[in-house]
Amino acid sequence: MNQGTQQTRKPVQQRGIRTKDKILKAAEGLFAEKGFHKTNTKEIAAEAGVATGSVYAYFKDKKSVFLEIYGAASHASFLERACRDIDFSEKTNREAILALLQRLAKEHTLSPGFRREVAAMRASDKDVEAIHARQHDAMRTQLVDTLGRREKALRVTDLDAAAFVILCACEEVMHACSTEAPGMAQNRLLDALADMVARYVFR
Amino acid sequence: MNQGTQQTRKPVQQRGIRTKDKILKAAEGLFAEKGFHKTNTKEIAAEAGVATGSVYAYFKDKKSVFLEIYGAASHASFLERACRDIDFSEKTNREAILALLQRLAKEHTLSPGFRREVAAMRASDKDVEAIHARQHDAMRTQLVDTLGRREKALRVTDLDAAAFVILCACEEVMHACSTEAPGMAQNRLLDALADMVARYVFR
Amino acid sequence: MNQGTQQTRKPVQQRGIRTKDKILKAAEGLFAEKGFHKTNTKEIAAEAGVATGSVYAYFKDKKSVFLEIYGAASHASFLERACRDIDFSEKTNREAILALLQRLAKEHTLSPGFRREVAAMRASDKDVEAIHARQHDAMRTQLVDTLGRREKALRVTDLDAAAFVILCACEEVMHACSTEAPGMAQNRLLDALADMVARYVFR
Amino acid sequence: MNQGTQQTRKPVQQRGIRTKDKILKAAEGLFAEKGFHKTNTKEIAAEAGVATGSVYAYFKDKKSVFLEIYGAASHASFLERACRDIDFSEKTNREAILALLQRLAKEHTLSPGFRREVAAMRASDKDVEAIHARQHDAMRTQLVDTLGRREKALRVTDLDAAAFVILCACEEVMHACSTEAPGMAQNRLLDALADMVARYVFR
DNA sequence: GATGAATGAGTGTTCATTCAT
DNA sequence: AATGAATGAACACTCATTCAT
Repeated sequence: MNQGTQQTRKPVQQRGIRTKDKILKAAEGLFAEKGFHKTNTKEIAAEAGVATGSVYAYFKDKKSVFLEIYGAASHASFLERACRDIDFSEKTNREAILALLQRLAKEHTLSPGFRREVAAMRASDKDVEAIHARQHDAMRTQLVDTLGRREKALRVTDLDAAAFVILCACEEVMHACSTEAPGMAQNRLLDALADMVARYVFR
Repeated sequence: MNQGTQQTRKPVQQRGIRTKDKILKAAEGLFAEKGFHKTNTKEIAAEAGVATGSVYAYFKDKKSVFLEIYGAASHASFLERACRDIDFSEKTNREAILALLQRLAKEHTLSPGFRREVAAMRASDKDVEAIHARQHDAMRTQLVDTLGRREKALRVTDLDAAAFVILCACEEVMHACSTEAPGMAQNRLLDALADMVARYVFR
Repeated sequence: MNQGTQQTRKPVQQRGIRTKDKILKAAEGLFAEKGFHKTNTKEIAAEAGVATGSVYAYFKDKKSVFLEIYGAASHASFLERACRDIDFSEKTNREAILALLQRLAKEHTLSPGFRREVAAMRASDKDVEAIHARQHDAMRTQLVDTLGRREKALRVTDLDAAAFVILCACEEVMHACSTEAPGMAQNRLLDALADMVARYVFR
Repeated sequence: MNQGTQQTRKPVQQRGIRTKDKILKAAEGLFAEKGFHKTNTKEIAAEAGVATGSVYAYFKDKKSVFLEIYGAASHASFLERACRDIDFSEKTNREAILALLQRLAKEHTLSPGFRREVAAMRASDKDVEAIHARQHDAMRTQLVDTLGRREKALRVTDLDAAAFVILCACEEVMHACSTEAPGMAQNRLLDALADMVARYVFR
């Protein structure tokens, strides 16, 4: 409301930067573990080892902490790097896809708990939705680009829709892999997913 | 400590049944629209046109309302009916899949907003997770069964993993279809999804 | 408030009388066991085997139920009878006192739990206080009267104050006897009490 | 479930100590005047001149406020001091007793209203009962000890029972003295009480 | 910069009481 | 007369946010 007098602090000193970082780390852990709504600011502060008030020195409110954590995790650039590293030439397409999926599964930056919370908050919060949409678009673009380079091997025609659908499938399966213990080993699921994607996309 | 008579009321009279129903309907709408945490019991009562206390006459607490809505929507039996109605003989496999998906998309009982809320609450609430797990398992079993009947046409070997992965993909795409307006028509996504599934499963 | 239209029902029929009685009995038990504030009208009705509304057919409100139970237990007349039955001539004074005390202890109409609740409500409720005062006065008068008849044997001069103090002591000890299990047998306490009173009052 | 950081605050700073104290004072007054159940937390906070939340910063819940007030008033040590100061040598036994009683009546720390509330809550609340029992025992022990020192002058044999009965009588009479306006002057009652106790205990 | 005590609006829940049937 | 569903004011308690130190 009143933004005239009370601005969020932008840390310049080393100490400030570290404080802000501690808060982010603590919050991410707690959000992931207990969810956004069941985590209160006092806990975040305590976990970070700072005073309650310090949270509000660096963040406008509790949601801003969430937003900053989520926004900072750039999935797109992560996917981009992963795609660039994949060498389609040395393997079959299916093997390349599997390698990519395995890497994604391993290096997922956001904890599964946190991602679930994102899924929920998207529904009721425009800001969260905006960040998600931006990241999702970037990832799709990246995927379209990567697939497009192997044009001759492709079987799909509507590349945009294909990328979208693949992304959906991957997200959800990754999610399931890490969260649930469905009595089904992660590698079985990744194998299946790789099969599905490979058969869908490539000749 | 002492529960006394304070049991949840089980409506037998017509009036009671209608009241409970009004509460469920109102709550589902509000949960879907604003999320569980941003909906308070007063709003639910107001929307249902009853008094605050009436909510607690029929439900132990706010979460119980949520649980009852979610638990009542039997996805598995819905999927079962849809699967039974599908006639593989008259169409290509791909066409049959598409028809199934379209039906699922159209007749989804739970609103997308509500389902998103479920996704979130699973993370922090054991009861929600339990219902979800039960429903997910039932659906997978149903899918494994349906696919298994066309054994000779199948390409996949690990049917359980396949069913799991397919379910994940479908859930997420359906979700995306109804929630986001990604500038991508629903039919494009369903087409893509049908392609992906058909090519994955069948020869 | 509105006494014009909605009067408390005065039962004339047998059925009505029995209903009212069941409510009184149920309420007395619950008040004694759990206290006035921790007992709700639904419980009273349930325990009495009647509908919630019936309580309000016979009593203005919850407090009225309490008041009626308390008011009905006429301690004074009970004490009167006990005093009349005591035969000072056949025993020593001390033995007569003890016999009286034992009878009071045995035939106490109000349960200890209920009496404790009375003690509390007197503080904040004028009506309860009024009933108590009336009963206490009546008992004191009765005691003064009884003692006065043995004038020649008396040692005390201020009979009114003596009766008051004796009554206090008896009430509290009776109370303690029945409630606490102080590792001290009731007969030890009654013996002590009889000694105290006898030595105080009589030569 | 998860307590998190939500511990009761232990005030170390001057400000905190004063705040907690203001709450205790306010609560004691209100509990005494209106009773525990008719006093709500908002009133306590208002009377103390603090915010509702501050009550919960220093106390787990409303009952804890009550318990702390009650527990803090150490009757036993008060009685101990009073007993120690009494000089039996310079007065008759009866005069010493009277002096003791007068002092007790004058310096009673807990207001009569509060004590009455204790009486009620003992019945339904284990914690209140526990504190009361502890204090009562301590007082009885103290009394037994004090009386025991004048062994040769004693008439009673069962000292424990005697102490119990005397304590009961004193409590109730003190109570009556301060609460009721029974048209009977306090000194008349104290005189009577002193007579009763002195004649009972001493030769 | 940092602290943590203080705030107070907001929430879930209870329950005495009413009233349509 | 009796029922029990419905009411809604009231309460205990929480927690995001502010601010004096």
